[in-house]
This record gives sequence, structure tokens and C-alpha cells, in this order.
Amino acid sequence: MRRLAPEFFARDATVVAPDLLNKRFVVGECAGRIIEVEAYTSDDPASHCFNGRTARNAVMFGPPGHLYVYFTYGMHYCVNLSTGADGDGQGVLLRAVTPLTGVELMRLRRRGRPDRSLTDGPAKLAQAFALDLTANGEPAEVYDDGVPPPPAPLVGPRIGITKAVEWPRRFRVPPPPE
DNA sequence: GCCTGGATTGTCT
DNA sequence: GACAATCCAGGCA
Repeated sequence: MRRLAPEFFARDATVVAPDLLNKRFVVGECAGRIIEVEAYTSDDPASHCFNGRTARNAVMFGPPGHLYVYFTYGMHYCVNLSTGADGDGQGVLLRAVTPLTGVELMRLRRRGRPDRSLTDGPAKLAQAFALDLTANGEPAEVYDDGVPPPPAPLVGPRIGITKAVEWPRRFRVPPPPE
């Protein structure tokens, strides 16, 4: 199992995003396989970086391969990986993973939720992995454990935004047949 | 300084 | 399927 080097993340977010599918995201005891992501670039009106560097989004302008965690809607955290060169404001939002290890911990942190709801949304996976503002700016732990990205990832419009909604920058691993 | 709206989720009907 | 919850960053006066 090979840990992804900073060079992996030092590319355009739209290139890194589909390449992250089926990779292994690790935080402490917990690991999950990345199945859905969204790319955010500096020329994207929906990106936090669109209006330039601020204290909040500094991590996305920093070196690639770091965690950018932000707080939104007064109650939720979302997790991004910084991409592009140092000084470039881009990132990839982790939207969903499937739990691999540390599932017990995730169940504890998401008390009362069925297993399928542990990590199937951006704020949910942040909670399941116990990621909050203290994790902001930490180096990201992502591994290639031999599972290649899907040959034909589903590409579609992004979810939950009001600007540039039509930009097809959401990438998803095709769901298993029911 | 004040005001607005958000990269969402859970709960209720 | 629809809406309320809830706080802070960014924009403008």
C-alpha cells in the first residue's frame, strides 16, 4: 500500500478529483474508500477561493495534499484536500466514502444512524472521521491500496451550490447493482 | 460594524 | 418531499 505523495495532489483539481476515486482515506484508526468527490478551482464562482486568499481558505492556497476543513450552515463541517501548486487556490471536496476500518468508532460518533448513513455525505464523513477545525491544515493521509479508479466514473453537476451549478465537476464511483 | 447567505443534514408531514 | 436549524466569513456601508 503506497501513500500518495504531494506530487499527486500538485495537479489541477479537475484532474486529481477523478484520480482520487477508490483511493483509501485515512484518519487515525478510521479508513474509508473515496467514492464521490467534487473539484473546486480558483476560477470557480462557487469556490471559497474565488474572491482571493482569506484566513479561512488559506489552506487551499497552501501546499498540496493538506486537509482543508471548513464550518458551514452553523452546524456542519466539510473536508477538502488542497490541490494544485503552492499558492494556487484549489481543492477537492470529499463528498462520500465507504467505511473500511474503524467502523465501530464511526458508529459511536454517528450514534443512532444506520450503517449506510455513516459516511455518505460531506458533513457526515467529517463527523465519522472526527474532523473539525483542529484538523484544518494537517497533512492528508491518502493511500493507493491497489484498487484503480473506475474506468468510467460518473460525472455530473455539483450538489448543494447556487453558483456555476452546471459545471460538471462531481465525480462518483458507479454504485454497485442492487 | 451590520447584514446576508451558505460546498448540509435531520426531522416532520 | 419540504423546511428549519444555527454560526461565521465575506461583502458592503
